[in-house]
Amino acid sequence: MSPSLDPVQLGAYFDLIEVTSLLRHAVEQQLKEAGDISYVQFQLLARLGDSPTGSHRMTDLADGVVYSRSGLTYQAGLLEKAGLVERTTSPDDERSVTVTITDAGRALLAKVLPGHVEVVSGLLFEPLSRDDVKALAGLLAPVREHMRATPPRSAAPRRRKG
Amino acid sequence: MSPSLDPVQLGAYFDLIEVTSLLRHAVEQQLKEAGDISYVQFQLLARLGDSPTGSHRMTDLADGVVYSRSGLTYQAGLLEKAGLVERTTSPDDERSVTVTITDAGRALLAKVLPGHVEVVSGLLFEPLSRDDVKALAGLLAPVREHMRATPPRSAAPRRRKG
DNA sequence: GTTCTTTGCTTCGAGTTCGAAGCAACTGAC
DNA sequence: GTCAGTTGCTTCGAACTCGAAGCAAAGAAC
Repeated sequence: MSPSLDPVQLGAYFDLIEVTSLLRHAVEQQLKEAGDISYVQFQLLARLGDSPTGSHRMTDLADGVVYSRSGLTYQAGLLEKAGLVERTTSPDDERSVTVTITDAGRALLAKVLPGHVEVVSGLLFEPLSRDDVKALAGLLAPVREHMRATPPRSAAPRRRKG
Repeated sequence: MSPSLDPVQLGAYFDLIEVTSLLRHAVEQQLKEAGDISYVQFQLLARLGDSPTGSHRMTDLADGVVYSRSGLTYQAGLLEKAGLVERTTSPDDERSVTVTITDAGRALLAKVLPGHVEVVSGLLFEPLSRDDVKALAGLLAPVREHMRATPPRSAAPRRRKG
């Protein structure tokens, strides 16, 4: 393995970090103005709204948005207090908490979404042709899969029982 | 303007967010283990190390890593306390603070870099061919340029009314 | 020169984030 | 059944982040 990334890799890496940072900042700004919610909260509502049932388990939500469990507990508490979400313990597993989006949550999502789309379109997709976007998606999808499949490095230094 | 992004755009957008989130978490983990520094601190040291003079102004650093000014003051303080960086006021502009990486800073950077490269290679570039990386870089570069050029929406500087 | 405005950085307070520790519910081995 | 281990979520403490407010130096207008 090389001790360094080649210049093309380095450029891609840096641009990736910078592009998402800038995009995230812009989106956060818009979400705050349009609906007074953070990016995390928006992501959570969006995931819930996308679900056929309008609900998810806490853990699945946390994994979905790449977020810590304790952080999710905190944010879910805020969303619940704001009436955008409801938390109920699952009947089949008393430990599990199901989070469900409320009508108010859906309304806020609907209110905020157009501006969100506008920002993403204007910043991320403006300089990209239709084919460019297709190519980008085609490149990122396998990377995403690979990352999802790769276990966290330090999480499994344990041997199987032997 | 469309009320929604088309499916391909949506996929590219989601994958972009998820990929960088996962990558960032992995990198943060590695940096903490290898040198007990955060990602922001690493980015700062890397930028300083890359500079021909080994130094930058505070503002340029903050802009470079897409970070708030106050946050940078805090991190620069930590880095200085750890002896990885020095802060000096510029002679030509008394307001300006120049941050310079120390030998200890360079040493830490050198110590941490190989593992960092390994994580990025293994997670981000593993599923991508050489041409893929070239294509990715070619797609992201113009987006980065566009974002840099596009002024924050609604961040109009306070002007005199009129 | 004086005054108004902008720029560069820091301080402050409020809110957010994480990991570790804690607790209750499920699972498996016996 | 019991007991150990795992899982799902929350609580806690410490650290980080941001924007607003503050201050001093630099620049512009006159």
